[in-house]
Formats: sequence, C-alpha cells, structure tokens
Amino acid sequence: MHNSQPMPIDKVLPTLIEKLQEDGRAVLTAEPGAGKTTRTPLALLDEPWLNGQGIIMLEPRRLAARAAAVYMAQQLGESVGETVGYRIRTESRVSARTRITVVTEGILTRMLQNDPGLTGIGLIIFDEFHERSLHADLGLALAMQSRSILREDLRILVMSATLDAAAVACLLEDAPVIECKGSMYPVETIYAPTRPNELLEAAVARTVLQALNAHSGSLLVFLPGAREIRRVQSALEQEQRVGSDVLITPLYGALPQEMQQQAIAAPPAGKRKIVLATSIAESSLTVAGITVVIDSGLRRTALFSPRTGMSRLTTMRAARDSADQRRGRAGRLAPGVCYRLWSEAEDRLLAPATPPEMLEADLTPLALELAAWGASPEELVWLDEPPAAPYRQATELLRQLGALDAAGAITPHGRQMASLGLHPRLAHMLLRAVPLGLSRAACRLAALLEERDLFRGQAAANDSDLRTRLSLVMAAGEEGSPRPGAANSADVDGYALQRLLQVSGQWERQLHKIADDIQPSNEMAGGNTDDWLSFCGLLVSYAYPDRIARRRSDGRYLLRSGRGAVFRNRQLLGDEPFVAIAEVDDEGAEGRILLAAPMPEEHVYEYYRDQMEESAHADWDEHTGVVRVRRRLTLGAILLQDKPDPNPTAERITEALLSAVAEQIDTLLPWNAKSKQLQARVEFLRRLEPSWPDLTDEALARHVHEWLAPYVTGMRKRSELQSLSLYTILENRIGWARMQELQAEAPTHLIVPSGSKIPVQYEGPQAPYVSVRLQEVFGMMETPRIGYGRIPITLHLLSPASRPVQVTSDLRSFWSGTYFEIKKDLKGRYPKHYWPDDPLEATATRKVRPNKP
DNA sequence: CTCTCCCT
Repeated sequence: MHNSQPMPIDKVLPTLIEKLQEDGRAVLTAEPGAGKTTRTPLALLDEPWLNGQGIIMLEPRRLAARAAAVYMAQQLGESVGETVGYRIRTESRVSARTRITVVTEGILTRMLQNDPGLTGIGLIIFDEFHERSLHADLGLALAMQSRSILREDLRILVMSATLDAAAVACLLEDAPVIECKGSMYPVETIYAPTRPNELLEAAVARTVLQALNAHSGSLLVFLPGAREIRRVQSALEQEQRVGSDVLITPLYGALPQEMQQQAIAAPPAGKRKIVLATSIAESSLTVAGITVVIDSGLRRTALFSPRTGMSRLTTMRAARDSADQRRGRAGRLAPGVCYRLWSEAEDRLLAPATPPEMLEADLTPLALELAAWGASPEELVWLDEPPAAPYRQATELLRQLGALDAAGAITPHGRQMASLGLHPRLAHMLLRAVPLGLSRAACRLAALLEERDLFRGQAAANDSDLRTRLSLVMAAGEEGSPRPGAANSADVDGYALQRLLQVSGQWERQLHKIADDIQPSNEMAGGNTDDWLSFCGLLVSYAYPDRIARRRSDGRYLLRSGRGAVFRNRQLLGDEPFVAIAEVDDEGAEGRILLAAPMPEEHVYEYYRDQMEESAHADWDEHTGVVRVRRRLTLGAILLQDKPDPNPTAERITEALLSAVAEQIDTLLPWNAKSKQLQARVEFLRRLEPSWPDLTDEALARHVHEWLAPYVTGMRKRSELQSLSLYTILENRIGWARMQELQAEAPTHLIVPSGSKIPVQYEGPQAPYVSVRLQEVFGMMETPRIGYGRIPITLHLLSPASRPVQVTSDLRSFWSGTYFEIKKDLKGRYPKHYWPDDPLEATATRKVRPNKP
C-alpha cells in the first residue's frame, strides 16, 4: 500500500492488526529503529473495524509529534493537515478530513476531559509509553475507564521500547504482546570508573581525551546538568588539550535554540565534535555523527518532598534503562563504543528502570484532573498508583486554592482552573487577577514562572527580584513583538522573551473567554491597573499562598509554612518586611530564595485577613502566678502581632490558660502516679483497639479546648491549675462505660495468690508487667492475661529481699524448669524462707513461711 | 556560586 523500503516493523504488522481486531487492545514492544511510530498508524488506517473513525497517537514531545505527522503525510503524498494532522499546545494542524491526529500529552487529557466518549475516535496509540510520564499514565487510566463504561469499541495500543510489557499487558486486561526487533549496530561497552579522589569533571575530561585518541568520529558526553557541562568544557579548553580540529558544543534545554541546532548538526568538513549534553540527548534529539558515547551515569531530577510541599533538584544515579538508552546513541549509523564511568561491579547494582514520574513528581495537576474527571485514584487502573502522601498534599493545596470543596469535589473555580491548562497554582493566580484588573500582568507573570528563565548566565543568578523580569516583559509587550536576538540587554534571551509573550497572549484570550462568566466585563481589562509593580507580590502569593514570608530580625525569612529561607543575594530584596516567594531551592535546613517579589504590608492584611488567626496566650506574672493575656495574630507560622491585652475578657483568659497548658501539659497540670497510670492504661488498650480515645500528651495538648475547658473557666492563677483533680477529669473524658471496660481489660492491680494487690506497670518496653516476690505467686499456674485476653502480664519475680530473680511471661514453663535451678541458690541465701518442691501445690505467702493451716 | 526534563 504505502511506499518506501521495508522496515523491521512490517513483519509484525499483520499479527498486530489481527490482535487489535480481536482483542481491542495490544502492547507492541519495538527496539529503536524499527519504524513503529511512522508505520503503525498508516497501516491501521483502512481497517474495517475503525469504521472510518479517527486515530489519535500520543507523543511525549512536541518536536516528535510534529515530525511524525509531517513524515506520515509525506508518505501519503499529502501535506500536514489533510489525512494526517497534529495538535500541540501552540499549534493545531487538523481539518475535517484528518483521520490520524498526533497529539502531545496535555492535549489528550483535554480531549478526554471535554468528551470522555471520544466521539469519532476508534483507536488511541500511546507511543514511547516506557517514559512513563504523568500525563501518559493518566491518559491511559482515563482511556481505560472510558472504554469500560462508555466506549466498548474504543481500541487501545500501547507502544514502548523495552519496558516490562507484561505489567502493561496485565493492566490492559491481559492484552496480547507483540515484539519487534530493531535495526541497531552493536556498541562495545567499556567500564572506565572514576579514580579514587578524582572529581567527576576531571574523570570525564580524561576519558574524553582517551576516547578522542582511540576512535574516530564524534563524541557524545552525558552529564547531569549545565554546571558540570561548563566545568568539563573549561577543563578541556583551558589547557588546550584538544586539537583545533575538535569542536566542543554544549547541549541542554535552557540553551538558546540556535546553539542547540549547532550541537545537533553534523560537524563541518574535516572536524570532529564533542557534544556535552544533559539527558535531553537521551531520546528527544538525535545528534548527528556520533560513534562514541561517554556516560557519567548521573541524572538530575526534581523530587517532590511531601515534607516541604516543594520539589527539589537532586543529582542521582541514572538507572540501567537510561544507561542503555544513552549507550544506544552510539550505534545509530555504525558500530560504536560506550565508556561508562563506573565499574562492572557497580553496574550490577543499578536500578533496572528510572522511576515513573508518578512516584517522584508534584501531583497537584494530576489531582485536579482526577477531580474534574470525577473519579478518585482507587476507581482507575494504574501501573503505579498515585502515592498516598503526595496525593493528600496535592488535594490539600487544591482545597486551599478553592479548587476542591470540603468533601473533595471540584468547585466551579476548580473547573475554570482545569480548563486553563496550566499548573493549578498559576491558573488560580490568573483567575484571581481578573477582578483586580491585572489579568495581562498575571498572564505574563505566569509565563515567567512557568517557562524557562528569561535571563541567562550571571544575570539570572544575581537578580532574585521578580519585578525586574516582569517590567522587562511588560515593556517588551508594549513595544510590540521584539525582534528575536535583539533584546534590550545582552543577558536577555530574545527568543525566550518572544515565546513568553506569545504564550501569555494565548492565556489572556482564554482567560477573557471564561472570565466573562464570573466578572462584569467592565472590570475586565488587559491592564487597566498600571499598578502591577506593587501588586506583583500579591499575584505571586495567589499562586504560592504557602510561601508568603516575613523578614526576621536577622534578615532571614520565615515562610507561612514554617520553613526558613534566605535570599542568596541580600542586596536587592533582603530588607522587605514581607515577600511572596515564587522559587526557593530547598536543599538543607534552610531554603535559598531564587525568585520573589515584595508584598506591601497592606496587601497582607487586606487580602489574607480571612486566613489569619487570632489567639490569646498566657504570660505569667512571676510573683503572683496570675495569668496576663497576650493577643497574637498569625498567618500560618508567621507571627504578625503579639501584644498585651490590657482588659482581657473571661473567655480570653481561659483561652490563654488553655494554650499555656497545651504547650506545657506536663508541668502545668498536677500529674500524679495514678493519673499517669490511667494515661498509660488507655494507651495500652488503644494500641490493641484503635477506638479507644487518644490520651497521649500530644493528643491532650491538641484537644485542650474539648476536655479541659469546662474545668478552668474562671481560673486566673497557675496555682489554681494545680488544684484540679486531673484523674477525675480524665475519667470523665473516657466515660463511664469505657471506664468499666478499662477496669476489666487494663486493671490497676493484679491480685496474686498471697492476697497482695500488686500495681500493674503500663510504661516501659516490657509493659505490662508486675514486680512481685516469688513466694507470693506459689500456686499460680497460668500467666495472667489482660487486654482482651491477648497480652500476658510479664512477671518480674523478686527474691525475699526484692532483688530481681527472674523475668517471665510463661509461668507454666518457669515452674516446671527454671524454678528448680534457682531454688537451690535462693535456699542458700534465704535458708529460713519457704522453698517448696512442688510450688504449684504450695501456699503463697507474704512472710518468711506460710501460716500453718 | 549557578536549574534536570517535559507538557495543557
């Protein structure tokens, strides 16, 4: 049918077509160079089961989506937008005739959200699924649910490199797996580990020189990031260690496009190239003429930390799948060589696969999509389920942004956020900017925060004031489109500026469309407020309400979330009393503020008043012990005001007392052995039966208002707290019925055969236990059990002089064994005492010998 | 003293 020379994929296409027809879903694994991306959709186009419906193919990158569509259109002798088209964020090339649409990931999600039944689509193909991006996982989960509820005839094909196909097949309800070999040249692997005490960059430079002598052709070097790339480049250049016939080109995402092109292109005639790249060269770009790969074995990744709610850049070992992918880059055109800067022993310890994004990334966008879809994670199928802690954090943030209601359902505001198609934080900021008349500034600010940094080099590092960047963008926007490359300053990336204005313009139009529904149109304006400079901080705070920060006396900042942070360059913003932080690098105990804007104090009070908390705190008069009240105003961890209350009401006095107790529950309340034991007894049972109330110090402190408030009304002094009957109060907290149960299942005392009441200890690693003299338990056959009969009481058996003799939780075996061993010794030391030969028949005693009956 | 990659 379609022309051009045969490719490996052709051999398996008939089987694939058959399986798709029969089973409606399939997994195709193909090695690089098999031709799966461009051949498969065209081969399926005329199948009768498609019924004339369309095919959607998902590609993880715009570049790849466009290229695949162009190539397929060429194969049909057409241009893009006829039978084959594509849709990416910035462009759409489809028509009424289009049957195959290649889309990028966000687009597929939007298509499913807008029409869960995917009307007119007969097949979805997930290409490069092994990359396991968040959106591809989500897309597959949504498509599978659509198939099971709405569209039984919707066919699904998952294509991937190697990946463990069995797991995906299982997820697709036992879909058939079809395998296809590729056409790769062999690549020799050389393990060349870093020497002891040798810096990574030095080892890389050394290996580069070695490889340069040993082989011909160009070199591709994989490094974790831009910093390492610059260092290796200067190490190679400084001492002129490479000849003039060798060209060194860096390659990473933040580089201007023309420099990327230069790195990808074949070297000029008579020259060789050393390309120093990040993982960008691993799959999305093909670098021409590479025969040697040198792999540092590292990758840099944004890990989401549930502890801080922020993502943090971390350098870590690349996994085996990634290392193999990098090595494969040397075998595209001819047999090649790959140097690995680690040993064969280390190689065996590599993780088999790069963790899917689901397990490492910020899940806020995912949580919003699921809420819009109307399903919780448990209702969908996943290769890896969204992990619980980050997911919970994500839904909490969405609630704070007003996207979810208290029950976790999506709100109208949340739907508008989802339809905007940017990170929920930024979407929220855009919607909140509308009533302020700041939508244009907000769109540009969002683009600044989302896209790659506008400044390059030193300038980016030095200026952490967001207003500088925003002013630049606003000015450029007013002048009309700037000429690329001819920016006002040498440090500004003209291309980036142009892209930024284009993207933000798109959002602005979208925002106008939906904002008309919520706001009277006369309030809408592109920028009727020229006051955006002073509102910059407020806008940032809408996106990052958890990162409003206040300056402390030492010049460091305290975030609302409780974290500390400091400006890396204090000269610019370090004196502002309040800032809203857009980016903070969160390594170590204290974050470094990379990007922020000052927030006028009036804005904090005006726009966050409803989120502030007012509370009363105790400040004791040291002489009289009488409470004095201080009133505090806080926004999260930030203390805004703290001043004495000259005329406190009775309620405020009580509140102050309670908050003092909550902070010092151990010292302000009159604890004694009995009440401490009560606390421990309840905790003992709570571990067995979670329905018991939590009476630990922490829980009591948290809930002082519930259990203590009624008893302290009217009190004013510290000494009055000491007069409370704490045991009775706790008893009331537990309740009558449960107190009866407590008496039975966690008794205060154990009555032993001698008649003694021995207190049961509920604290310590061996709890519950009793310490009792051995002679008092003669005749006790079984170890007593408490806690619903589940827990034996450990017996600390003592000599007549109360010295420890034996610890046991199994009396029966003690009497029949160990007793006889220690009896001899005891008899020697306490000859007057009673040491019977049959302890189970003997009479227990508190004295030296039992009374004669 | 410096930020991986990608996408709506």
